[in-house]
Amino acid sequence: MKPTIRDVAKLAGVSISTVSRVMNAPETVVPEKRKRVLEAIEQLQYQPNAFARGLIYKKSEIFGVMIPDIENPYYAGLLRGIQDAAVQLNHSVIICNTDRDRDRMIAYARNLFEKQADGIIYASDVLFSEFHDEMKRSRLPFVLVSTEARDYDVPSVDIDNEQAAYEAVRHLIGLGHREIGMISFPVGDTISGAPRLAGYLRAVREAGLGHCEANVEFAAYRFEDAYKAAERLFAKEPRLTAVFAASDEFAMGTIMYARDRGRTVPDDLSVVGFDDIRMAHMFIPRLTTIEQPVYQMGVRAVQKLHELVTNGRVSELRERLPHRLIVRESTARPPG
Amino acid sequence: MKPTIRDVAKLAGVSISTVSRVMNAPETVVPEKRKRVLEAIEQLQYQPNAFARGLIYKKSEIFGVMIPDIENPYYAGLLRGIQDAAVQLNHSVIICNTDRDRDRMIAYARNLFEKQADGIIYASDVLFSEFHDEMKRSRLPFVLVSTEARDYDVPSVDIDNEQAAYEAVRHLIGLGHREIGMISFPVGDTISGAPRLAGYLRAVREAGLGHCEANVEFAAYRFEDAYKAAERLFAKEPRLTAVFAASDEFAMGTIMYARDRGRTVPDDLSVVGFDDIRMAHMFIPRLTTIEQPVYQMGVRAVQKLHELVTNGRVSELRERLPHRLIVRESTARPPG
DNA sequence: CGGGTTTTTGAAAAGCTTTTCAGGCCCATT
DNA sequence: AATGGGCCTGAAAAGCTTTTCAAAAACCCG
Repeated sequence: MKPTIRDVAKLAGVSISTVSRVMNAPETVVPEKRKRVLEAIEQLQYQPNAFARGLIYKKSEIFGVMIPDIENPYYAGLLRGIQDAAVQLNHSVIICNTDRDRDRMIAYARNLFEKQADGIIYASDVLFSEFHDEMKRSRLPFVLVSTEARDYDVPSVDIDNEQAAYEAVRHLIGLGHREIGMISFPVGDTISGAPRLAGYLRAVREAGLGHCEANVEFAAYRFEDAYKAAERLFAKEPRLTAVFAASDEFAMGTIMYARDRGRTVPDDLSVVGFDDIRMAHMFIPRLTTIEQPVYQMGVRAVQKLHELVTNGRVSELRERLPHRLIVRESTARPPG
Repeated sequence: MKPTIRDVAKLAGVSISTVSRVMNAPETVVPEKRKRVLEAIEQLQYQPNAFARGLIYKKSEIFGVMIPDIENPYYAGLLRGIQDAAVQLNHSVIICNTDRDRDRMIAYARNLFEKQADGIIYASDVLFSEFHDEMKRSRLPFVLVSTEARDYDVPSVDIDNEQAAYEAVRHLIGLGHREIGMISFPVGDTISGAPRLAGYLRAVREAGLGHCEANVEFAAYRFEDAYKAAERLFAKEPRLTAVFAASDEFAMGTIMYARDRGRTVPDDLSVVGFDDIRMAHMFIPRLTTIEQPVYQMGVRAVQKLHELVTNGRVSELRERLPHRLIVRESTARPPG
């Protein structure tokens, strides 16, 4: 069916070795034969079989990407960077949507291993240790992106979440807010949850707003959870004038709750998000948020993985890219 | 490094044929040997090499997915369905973000062909004929999702875009609107652009609102384009009380423009979107829109592709899944 | 217990490419 | 003119698995 190197050789009247050489080291074959071979290749639309090459090179030029939820715009942005960078390196990316499920994750890892993926990018925010153990067993290279592993020496690309959260809350304090709360990720499971919460705590403490330390509610990862968390937060402390949300989606949930209660943002309540997902500037009001260089993080993650795969080591273990506070419409001075 | 079938055979004290049989037809080997082999496999953590199998079976268990833009939540949703269904079938999906670029698309197709992908899901909305020609040449099976090809006999999964658009506009008319406009996809390039526009035109014509036929502006695919298109639309016809947007993102752009001009939705202006992306119910106001069973469409697309790959044919060439109008907060009776 | 089946097993081939190795040819040098 | 060296080419091996085929083993029955 598909033409093989044998067919090309026959058509060009040379041996298969010569055809192979034309493809991999053209200068070693005399121009006249080279031309004949090239013509045969063109005519038959020949492409070498990836299985056969893989068997020899032991490389698939495939990277796997573990993502908790593609529908989450943050990860979609990351994925775009990853994909573009992979194309640059002539690699393909296999996408694995984990839904933060342990078994799916392990199954994906095994499958990627079997499919001879060259490496894995782990963009998930949870369950790292299980994954780590599985990876150690299969000895498949991998890097972390958008998280870093405290207790393991694993290459990672991330931002300084603690500092970024701190700056977000400073922004609120700078506007004059004194009654601040936070909607946080669940801190036990999540890796980036803890530093963002820590940044919030540091900021309020430092500003002498120790009473705000208790104004924290936890939400799982989605809009609806944030909506409910906001409900709990305001039930606990109705006088809040500002909320720091651990993600833009949380910010949206919070704002939606506020408006369903007849409070408008930013007049009655200021909300700052985190991530600067694409929707952040499409939302009404446009979200004040922390911008992550998410595309660039994806790019760096593949480059790092590539480095790890080819050299067996990586020059900079933990890489932190710059973040930035973007002030838009969802924050203002407190009412009154 | 990685254990091979040879290592397993040696450890279990049998031939490699026996090991192979244990994996593929266990009942043909006596229990005692089978047990020894299984133990050896477990001990060595043996997994058969996908390259070697591929060489024999000529199947990679990989599907490629062509998507214009992963960051577009509509495609992200589709991708989720695709990915889940692929996992069910024990397949992996390689993701190809085309950015609607002709050259990238062709390059992806070639690359997938070379990597021995078993088939391709084309979820893009443009440039179909170029892609089609390339596919014919490589004879790689493929299906369309979220578009259908008028002039070719290609398996596809879609909704009835014309009818859905018609219903969306009917909803507006039913609320009493008489001055309606539309933000449409560019009709020349896009496949689903034309039927949505046609549905709009049919609805307004049928309702005796022929003067609305001219109230159409075209936008490329993003929020910002829609924003500008809305600007042009209102410049042309300031009395509009309702807009039908060809996508939810367009609806958001339109609403954003309106609110930047001090008009509130739905009090001054009704807007209906299309797709029901996840953000549609997170937006303020929550969007009235046409729901597409996007997850299910993704699932059906892989199933269809799988059918095509295994049987060489498909039972139902063009499949149409049901859509549904969801009325939320962005539409109301016209002012006054 | 022997002959004939049936079951189980191992050797070898096939699938496609790259790479190593050796042979053939030509040129240059002595 | 003969020899050495370099360039170019083809044959064959290697990479890992499945499958075919034939041989060996086990079983059954008379």
